[in-house]
Amino acid sequence: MLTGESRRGRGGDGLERPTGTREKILAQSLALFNARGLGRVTTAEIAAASGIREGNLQYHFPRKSGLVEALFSAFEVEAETVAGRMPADPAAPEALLAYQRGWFDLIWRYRCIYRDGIAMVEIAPALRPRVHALRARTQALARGVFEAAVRAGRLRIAPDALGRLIDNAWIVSSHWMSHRLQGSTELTQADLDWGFAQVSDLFAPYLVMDNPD
Amino acid sequence: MLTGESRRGRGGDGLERPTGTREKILAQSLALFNARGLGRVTTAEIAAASGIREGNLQYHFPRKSGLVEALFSAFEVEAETVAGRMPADPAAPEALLAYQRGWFDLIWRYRCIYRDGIAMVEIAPALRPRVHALRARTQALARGVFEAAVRAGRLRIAPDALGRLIDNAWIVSSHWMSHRLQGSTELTQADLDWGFAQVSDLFAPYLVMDNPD
DNA sequence: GTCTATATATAGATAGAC
DNA sequence: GTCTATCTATATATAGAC
Repeated sequence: MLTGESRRGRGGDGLERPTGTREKILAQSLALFNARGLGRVTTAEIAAASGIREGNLQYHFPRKSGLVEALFSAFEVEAETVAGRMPADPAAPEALLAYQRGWFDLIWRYRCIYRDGIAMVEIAPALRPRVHALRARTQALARGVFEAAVRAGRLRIAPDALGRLIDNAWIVSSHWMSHRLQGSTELTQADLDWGFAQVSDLFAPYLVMDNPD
Repeated sequence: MLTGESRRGRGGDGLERPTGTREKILAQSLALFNARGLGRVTTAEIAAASGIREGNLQYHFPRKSGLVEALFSAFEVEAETVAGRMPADPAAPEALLAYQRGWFDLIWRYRCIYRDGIAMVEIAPALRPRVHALRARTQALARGVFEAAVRAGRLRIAPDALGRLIDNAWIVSSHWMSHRLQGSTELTQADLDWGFAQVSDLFAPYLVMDNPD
């Protein structure tokens, strides 16, 4: 249980289907943060969107950083699930694309974490080591998936080059939003598709198109 | 001449060898912004570092955004020079590496622009269209350099794939800092080398190693 | 658990004396 | 051109009544 937050009897991350005030706050926060960025949403707005007063928001989340930490905790759980989802058939042409799609869906739902560069760790510095650790764990899981694709003959790449490719895919996956937001003020489905195509393109030179069987 | 700033008789961007108060302010601001990020440096600190009082800083730059805009203007001029520097021999193995090095040196000197994602355009919204336009101009210039490398037989890539490759190189070049800053609080030379290697790796699959002659 | 009302902190902008 | 002093805005945190 996180420090500085009220404890509740029931579990769940409370982001889908809000069942109480705390859950409602988290759901509304995520929506506002996704739309405008972590640094451009005030606690007053979150309270208003949640249908409560600021004092009550303070009761549930004494600090804005605690709110961000709670959202990150929910993301953390989902990220590890998505990263560890090994394709049934790593040789299938659509396997890696489906894996990437899983990541993009998750990132899109929690895009507030990614849209403003390092804003999250500046608002909630306690998250810095957790961000680092989560990246290490999920990248290791992703590497396992790509190595399976190499063994299945679907991907042709040397082990050290694979490490750099994964790092580049990580950077583009995580920062295409910032890149697009420098020119406009909001993200659309078209931006999402653009980002997906950019990441796909990173893998293109290493994909083996002909089935090796 | 930018609005909202004092006018001076002499020219120059005033970033190297400060010759007056305005130049000193700009040089100190760039150093502080590079070290800690645009959003984590106050006007009070800038005034102190420049050896003047806050009121005097207000005289030269009535708004913090004006300060950021002035720094961006200096960057803008240099960026266009660096992007347009066509290698003497586009077929030479070191030509593209030298071109990339030119960009990295520039980005490193103005790293405050890149280290915090979209922080700059949030502090100075007037820069949004200029960032967009500068990117379009410099990417077009870069494309010209890469197309010369293709014609020289140094790079083997289809025209549409080249566009996506340049976009990916742009994202990695611009955001490897944010990526590294999520785990630590400051950037080192080792980070710079890491970023350079990551971008180089993007081009590796398309490089023709054997001289076609 | 929720509210009202108030306090604190910080940054940035302003007015005017010198 | 530089200073002192003040002001406003915003955001976040606290105390205590209900």
